[in-house]
Amino acid sequence: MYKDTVYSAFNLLMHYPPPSGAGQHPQPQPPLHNKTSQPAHGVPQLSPLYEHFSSPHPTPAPADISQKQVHRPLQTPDLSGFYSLTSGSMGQLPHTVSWFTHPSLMLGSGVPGHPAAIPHPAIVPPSGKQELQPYDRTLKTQAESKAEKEAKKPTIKKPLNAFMLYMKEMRAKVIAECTLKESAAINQILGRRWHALSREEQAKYYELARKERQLHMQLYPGWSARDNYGKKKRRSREKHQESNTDPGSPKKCRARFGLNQQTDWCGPCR
DNA sequence: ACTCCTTTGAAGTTC
DNA sequence: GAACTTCAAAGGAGT
Repeated sequence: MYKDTVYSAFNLLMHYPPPSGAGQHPQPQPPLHNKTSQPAHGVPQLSPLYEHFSSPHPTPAPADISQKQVHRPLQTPDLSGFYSLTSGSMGQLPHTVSWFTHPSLMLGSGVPGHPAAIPHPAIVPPSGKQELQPYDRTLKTQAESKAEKEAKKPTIKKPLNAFMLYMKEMRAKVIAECTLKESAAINQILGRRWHALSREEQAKYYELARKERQLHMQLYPGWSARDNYGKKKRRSREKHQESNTDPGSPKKCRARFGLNQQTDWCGPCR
């Protein structure tokens, strides 16, 4: 249940400060093109990455959040330690903002009786809205109720990867520079800029993404990407077959022509 | 209202 | 284990 998930995450944070890497999933290998620059992975330290990472136009918090910020769990002694500032590599990022504004890191809501009922944007009801339906006390079979519960079960989203974090930060800048609004076009530009970044610059985002995954695991210990797998409607087979004759995206094109995914730009996609 | 587009990376599934 | 698929974000465009 939504509240249960959030509540357990809250309790976890309140009473069980994150262990240093115990029970973690194996650390993913950094991408080939970035291997040399990847920071050494020592003892995972849950630094407050989001204090260090932000967009100049951070995703606005839901309306009710701003009014409740004063009660946010960050101010509890335990959590302040958990999220306290450290001088990680992310400190070099150009902008800073509270982790509170980072959508996938805001703590969950629904803690009974807790004034800081802050919705966790990583937890999204199927409708996409944060509101919870009032409990239906009408006559329903257990099976129906169970099915309904399952259908209304909020989705815990995947943690963002390095490129997604980069996009989130740079999107506004690209929009301003290029006066574009279409995300598809913006993402193409961002993809090229991503490749143009130095390894050191990219390493910042890989490190940030690694920490995000760690924190996500702490918040949602039982969560797996499998939970959301196949929930979105699959694209039609025809589309995929079409892409066999059309180079499509640079990534697909590079794969098709056996080019290096990290460095090569194929002709049709240049 | 829903899906597609477009990107990369992580993680899942399939063979 | 390689290859393929899905989903994370974003918002305009199309159905």
